[in-house]
Order: sequence, then C-alpha cells, then structure tokens
Amino acid sequence: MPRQPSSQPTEVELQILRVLWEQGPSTAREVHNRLSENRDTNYSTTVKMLSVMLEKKLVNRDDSVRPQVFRAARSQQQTQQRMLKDLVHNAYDGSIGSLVLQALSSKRASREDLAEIHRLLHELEGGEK
Amino acid sequence: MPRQPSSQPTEVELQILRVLWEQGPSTAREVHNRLSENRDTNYSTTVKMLSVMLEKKLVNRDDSVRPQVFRAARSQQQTQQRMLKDLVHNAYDGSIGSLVLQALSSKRASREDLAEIHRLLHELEGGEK
DNA sequence: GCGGAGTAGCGAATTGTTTCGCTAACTTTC
DNA sequence: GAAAGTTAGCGAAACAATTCGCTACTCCGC
Repeated sequence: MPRQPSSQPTEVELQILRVLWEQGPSTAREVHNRLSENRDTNYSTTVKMLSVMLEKKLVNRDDSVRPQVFRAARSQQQTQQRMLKDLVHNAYDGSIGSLVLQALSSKRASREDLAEIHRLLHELEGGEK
Repeated sequence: MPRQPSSQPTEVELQILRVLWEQGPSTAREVHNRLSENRDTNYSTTVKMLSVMLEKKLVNRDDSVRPQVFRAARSQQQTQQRMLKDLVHNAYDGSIGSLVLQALSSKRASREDLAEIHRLLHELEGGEK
C-alpha cells in the first residue's frame, strides 16, 4: 500500500520559498545564486526543484518573460500558519497553548516581541467575555 | 551526491512515539493496537517501524523480557522542543516571537492556557532588568 | 514434546525527495 | 548569422520512508 503525500513543503522546498519571499519574484538563476550562498548545490538541481514545486503548485511561473520568473504561490504567513498547525496537531496533541508555553519558556523572545505578545494577550483576554 | 538524513521523527514515527509517551513502555502489540485505532495499518508495519526507530535511536528496546518492551528514547518535551526549534529555524527565520504571535492570533488557546501564558509572560518581563 | 497462537525480523516493492548529467533551445555578442 | 554563453527540461540515479508478505522463532496448554 502506498503512503500518503505530505502536502507540506520539504526542507529544500522551504529554502527556495524563503528566497522567493525574501527577494520577491525571481528567475531560476536569481534563486540559485541566493541559495548557493548557503548550500552547495548545482544550478540544475535548483531548476529541477522549481519545476517539481511548480507541479505541486508551491510556486507559479510567468512564462511571458524571458527568463521565466517564479513566485511563491502562498505567502510566508499562510505557509507558516499551516506548518504551525501541523506541528501542533502532530506533536502537541492539538494544544496551541502548550506550544506557546514551551516556546516562551525555552528560549527568549526579543523585548519587542514580548511587548507585542503582551499587548495581544490583553486583547485576547479582553475579547473573551 | 547524497542528501543528508533529516534527524527529525517523521509523521508515522511521531505517531508511534505519541503512543509510547501516552501509555508508557509497551510491547509491539500494544503499540500496534493503539495505533490501529486511528490508522489502518498492518502489525508487520508497526514492528518494522519500531525496528527502524530502534536503529535511529528514537526508541529503546528491553530484550530481557518477552515480549520485548519499547520505550521512547526522548521525552515528549525534548522532542517537541527540538521540532519547535526546527520549525522556527526553517520557517520563521529564527524568530520565536513571531511564531508565538502567529500562534496566539490565528487560533485561540484555551482560557487556562491564556492565563498561564500571561503569568509566564509577567515572569519573563520581570526577569529582564 | 506437539500444535497452535502470537512475536520478531528480513527483504522487497512502492512512493517521494534530491541530486545532477546531458541535450536542446534561446540570447547575446561580434 | 555563427560562436559562445545562458536557460529550460528530461530522465536516471541515489537515498529515505512506508508498506507488507513470508519465514522462523518463542511460548503456552495439553
């Protein structure tokens, strides 16, 4: 019996998506240049990954220009959201709270983040009757 | 050129680990029974997965008793911690704060969780001079 | 100690991921 | 418009994850 496809971007795919999120729509060459700063990888591989990701609809491709331009199909936020949800579901028994608790206690967030979190927290608590 | 192994438990492995965390040290049969409540899987598969996980050191096995008993090699907390760290690193550019913000704003945690988070937050803020 | 039931494990098949060599097509430059 | 460089893409190889059939082993009750 076959196994079910994961639907989540893999590690390498995520690296490519991050490039696209960071520097916006890019050619294969541009993606590759950025990517090869951190990983030792061949241009062919980058192109292939992009074509695989195109099939999975993780990216879009604009064929009307040369060279072709790739875009992330989903925003970073959407993708994070989904991955986070998956993690909570798979590893935290669905409890966001316990994830947050662990995140906060394990390492420290920046001062600004803490303030922001505090603000948001008040809002949430206020929101509840 | 080969690629590097992931080091993180996969989805199925995680399911097995969750069984072990929840019901403690268990035989293959016990793991399987629990597992097959949710997924349609063969006993052979469970045994194989356990043996793969043994090689990866995700679980320990006590051979001195029959049938053999499996234990999770790491606690749920440790595992969560590591997965969380990975997610933050791979998808959130290392910013725990932004993960927490998203977690809190996207869905709501339970009332108790919120209170707990609030308490912890005070502590953290107080802790910083 | 034999037969049946459950346990342990190997090895192969299948699918998914990542890699890159090689070729073709297209662009630019002279 | 030919040579040189760049881009696009296919197909195969290497490896990882998941599945299960089949076999052998262990243990129990008789």
